[in-house]
Amino acid sequence: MPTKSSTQTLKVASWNINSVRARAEIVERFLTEHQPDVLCLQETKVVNDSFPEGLFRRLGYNHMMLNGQRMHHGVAIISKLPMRDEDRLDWQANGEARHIGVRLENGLRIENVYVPAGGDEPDRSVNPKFGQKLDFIQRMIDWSGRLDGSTLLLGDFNVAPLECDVWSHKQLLNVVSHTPVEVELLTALQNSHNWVDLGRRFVPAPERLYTWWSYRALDWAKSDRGRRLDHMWMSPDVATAAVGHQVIEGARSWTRPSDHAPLITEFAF
DNA sequence: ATGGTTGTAAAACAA
Repeated sequence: MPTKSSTQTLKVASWNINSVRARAEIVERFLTEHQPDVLCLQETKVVNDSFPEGLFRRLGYNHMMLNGQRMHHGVAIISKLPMRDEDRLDWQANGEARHIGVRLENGLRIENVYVPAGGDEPDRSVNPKFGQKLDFIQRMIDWSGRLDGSTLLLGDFNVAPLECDVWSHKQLLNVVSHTPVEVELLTALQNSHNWVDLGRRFVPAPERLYTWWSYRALDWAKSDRGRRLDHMWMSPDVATAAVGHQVIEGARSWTRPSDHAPLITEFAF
């Protein structure tokens, strides 16, 4: 992708923030402490007209691409670097704001996705939401197979694929996010473009690696019933540019937290 | 095994 001889570094973050307006304090803390160049958000829960742009501009993030809607869902990409608006795909064909794709000036595409959670019952005949989730991922597979160019695909995929991506493989086998049919589809998505799972490149299985802990636990850290629902995948042509990766687990303990922790990958091109 | 919490937005619904 980039052809310069000098090394160019880039720090990209992804965070399901569960309402960007409810998280003003902690998103500021995150940006101040970690200084990513690009922040991809999921579940912004705000229409574009009400997006808190001033908060981000004040912190030096002057470029924003928004795909929001009323009440639920919503994604955004916030950046210190200029970017071009590439696409906003609707893999459910129902108008839900779950994707935004941009291209940076160095040519890297960033595709930010919020896969549907899928409801409670892992059976599409009684729970249409589960079927919509499977169909959404299948349409991503069709899209991903045709993609070209250096691409970072990231976001809340709402699937924890590996046994070590959940606190108990056995107890979650029939829980939406870790069922075999979802895992099989997510694996097919990964294979469709030979995506490199950056999380597991830096924290290899079977090491513990979670990005989400339920609000319902009395003490999320003590019970540690986590799942790795959030992912960063790099196209194979530039995967070696990734030089570091972290899940900022501490953010789960900040005041009024999201139930997801932010992920950061650093690149050197 | 069930229930536990949060955000949106004004009663449930989605997660």
